[in-house]
Amino acid sequence: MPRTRWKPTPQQLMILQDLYRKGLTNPNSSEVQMITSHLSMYGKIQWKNVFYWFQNHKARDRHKMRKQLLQKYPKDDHRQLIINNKNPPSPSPSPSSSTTVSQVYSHSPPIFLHQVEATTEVSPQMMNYLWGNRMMRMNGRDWILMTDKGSSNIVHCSNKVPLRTLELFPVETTGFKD
Amino acid sequence: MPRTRWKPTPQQLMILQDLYRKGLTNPNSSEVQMITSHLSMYGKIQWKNVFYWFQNHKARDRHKMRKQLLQKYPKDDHRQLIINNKNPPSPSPSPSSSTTVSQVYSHSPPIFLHQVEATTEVSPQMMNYLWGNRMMRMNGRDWILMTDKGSSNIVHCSNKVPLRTLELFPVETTGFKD
DNA sequence: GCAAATTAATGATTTATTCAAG
DNA sequence: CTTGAATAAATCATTAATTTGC
Repeated sequence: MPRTRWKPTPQQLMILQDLYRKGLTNPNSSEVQMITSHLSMYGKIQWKNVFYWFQNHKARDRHKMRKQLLQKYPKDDHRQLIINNKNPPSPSPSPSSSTTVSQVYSHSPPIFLHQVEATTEVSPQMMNYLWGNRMMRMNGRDWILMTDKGSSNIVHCSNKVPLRTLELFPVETTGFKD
Repeated sequence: MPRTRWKPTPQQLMILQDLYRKGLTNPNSSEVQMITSHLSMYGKIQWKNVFYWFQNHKARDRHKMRKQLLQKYPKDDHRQLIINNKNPPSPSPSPSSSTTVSQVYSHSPPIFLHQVEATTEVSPQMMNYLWGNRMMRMNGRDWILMTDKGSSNIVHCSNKVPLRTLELFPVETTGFKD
């Protein structure tokens, strides 16, 4: 029984890459959950898949960049290679753990993620779960996913008042290979 | 808003240490969940707390051991320090990710963890959730926690047939400091 | 062309390092 | 100074590209 591994569908991949390019390189738990939830529309996917994808993508991005730089400035170049800077210059306001996905991705028929309950806690690396394949709950925050057509077939499990609503993803996909 | 961090109660700590000593140094997701569920009887606790505890404990254990050895065999001792061996000699059958908690801890009034549904998938690092504060579900496996008194106030959310039942924890706590 | 063999990509885990609360 | 929390780096493992011999 060789466990099989997740393979992103083209749509999923596109969205992930797009989010990444837009500056979301280090999504926190909630964000990962939101993304997972959305991507599940395009195929089977788990929270961990999204989490790992960002981890790996960032790491390998950085790795590639490092290699490029080392090619450019072969070895004991006196310049210091600072790649691991925690506070990126300015364009992408997405440091470690509190970037919101709102605005990150905003064109075309919107989908909304609606935060239903919140605690003070920010949620760590992991922690969360996808219930059925739409509703999820994690670390004291509940979210419901709604299309602009109204929340058809969306499960909602919270009894608290709404807090904020984030515009999130485009719906249609553009052309791609495979 | 400085986030506050989890502080294991003496009971929780004792159980964790005991599990660790018994050879469970690298619990998988399901195991972490089971442990979390049980420890929640002794105080507020989250999956991540347990997860981190084992991570840190193992790491610092090894670190300490390394330091001890380096003290013993100062520096360029010709002996090789092999600490990071993945396949422990024999006593503790707990390599990376598929140790079951069964048997690991077995004395006194037992509590059982009952696996309710299973998939082929083995569950990774994260992924799981504690619903309410007893029922949890993760990665296609459902578990219910039962005391030997019957499953009082335990939620059960699965509709599949039982698969196996693992004797898990002792109930009473022995003396300890703090 | 086309499988077997080898290599490259990348998903999944584990380990090391760092940060920060108390 | 200890230890919980979080991130980054290293590593393992599987699947896809690709190369190679026929």
